[in-house]
Amino acid sequence: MPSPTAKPNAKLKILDAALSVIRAKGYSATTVDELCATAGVTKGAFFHHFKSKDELGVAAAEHWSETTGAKFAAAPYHDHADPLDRLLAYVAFRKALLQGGVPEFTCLIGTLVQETYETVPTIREACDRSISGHAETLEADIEAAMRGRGLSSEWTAKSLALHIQAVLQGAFILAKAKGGAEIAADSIDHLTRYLEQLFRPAKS
Amino acid sequence: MPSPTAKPNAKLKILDAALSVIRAKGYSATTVDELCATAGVTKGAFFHHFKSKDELGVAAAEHWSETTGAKFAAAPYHDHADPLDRLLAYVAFRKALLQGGVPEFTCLIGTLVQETYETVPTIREACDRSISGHAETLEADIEAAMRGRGLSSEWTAKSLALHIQAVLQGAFILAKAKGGAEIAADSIDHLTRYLEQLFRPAKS
DNA sequence: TGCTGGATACCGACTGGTTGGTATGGTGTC
DNA sequence: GACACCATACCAACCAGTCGGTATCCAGCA
Repeated sequence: MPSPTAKPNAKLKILDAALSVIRAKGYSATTVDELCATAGVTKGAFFHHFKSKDELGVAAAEHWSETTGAKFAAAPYHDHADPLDRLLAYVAFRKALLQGGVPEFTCLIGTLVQETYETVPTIREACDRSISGHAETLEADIEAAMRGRGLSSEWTAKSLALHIQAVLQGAFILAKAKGGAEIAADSIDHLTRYLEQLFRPAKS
Repeated sequence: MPSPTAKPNAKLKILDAALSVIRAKGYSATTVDELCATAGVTKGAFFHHFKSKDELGVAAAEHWSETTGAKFAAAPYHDHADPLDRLLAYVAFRKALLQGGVPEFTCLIGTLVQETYETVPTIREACDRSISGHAETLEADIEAAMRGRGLSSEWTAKSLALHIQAVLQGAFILAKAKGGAEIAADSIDHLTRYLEQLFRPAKS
């Protein structure tokens, strides 16, 4: 809001460093010094832009929401005409994102909230906004798919959108435990199977 | 192995304290001093029983596996005659466990592995053993249910057992983000629906 | 029965390095 | 010359881990 006049280069570099370092080492184990070293700035710059480490945590969650939000908004899965096809293409897109090392494809928000949900309320709230906001981008398509197939159900579009996020977060945890993306991909396949069965119930 | 003669009281108290403190604050944010204070022992006792904090992390993961393993082994969901009923009762049991505060029903292993998967290999491996070992207790029932219904499928019993764990772990993350168990329960309901559709495909 | 010696369990003051955060000063720009 | 931006030096608190010491038990032995 305070006008993006000059190029706040250091701030952006710190935020970008936070995304990668926190995902690899966790929030508590990430030190301000290391963040500064990775970003190539000094501590003075850090505390000029962020009042505290916790405030950086909130800003990092918001920065994550913005960058990934833009990434998903520009993704090709929106091109399908049918809402169910869009939803399935979204999940396939998430699966296709499982590339590179584990710290590169896992989610900052899941890592962040695990460590801070009890101790830093502001970060917990930022993580909630991030997950819920992202899930909401799926709700319209889910509702349209439900209407299109005349599904009146015990579950809501919102709960399904959040369930999809839960499966993804859980898949990341398994990938971290096993040190590879394979089981995460398997889990996403199960999710896809669930969605297809939900919306295309009878065999033929 | 060194014979359980005396009562190693302090060690057990430290491990029990670790289960609750780490789940609430995370691994890195948990200090040895706080662990000792919670357990009511001194630092000397801590480092008498554990060479380092990381070694305690491994021991805590193993202690978690043992205590929860015993809990699940004694749970009533095994009583059903049909393997699919057992599997569904297991999931229902997991849902019923969502009682009390978030730190009380969430999983130590998920918290631990998130923070240490890149930095402490021994803890990551202990978490892998814990999750995989628990998932294996479901495989026999899944396989029996597959055979009983003549399902030859693209997925394996092992991948489904791990997918169930993924959903649970993801549900815990959502619960942490939202500060309550409700969405976790919703997600488990979606999982139940998936299992029923998988094993009882045609409507009628 | 009493003595000895070693092993295990535990205590708590201490240490050296690290941490988040501050104080202060410099530099470019309007 | 005010202000945003950044650099450097510094600090008090805190951290994991150490170390010398004590308490208790038990085996062996006279």
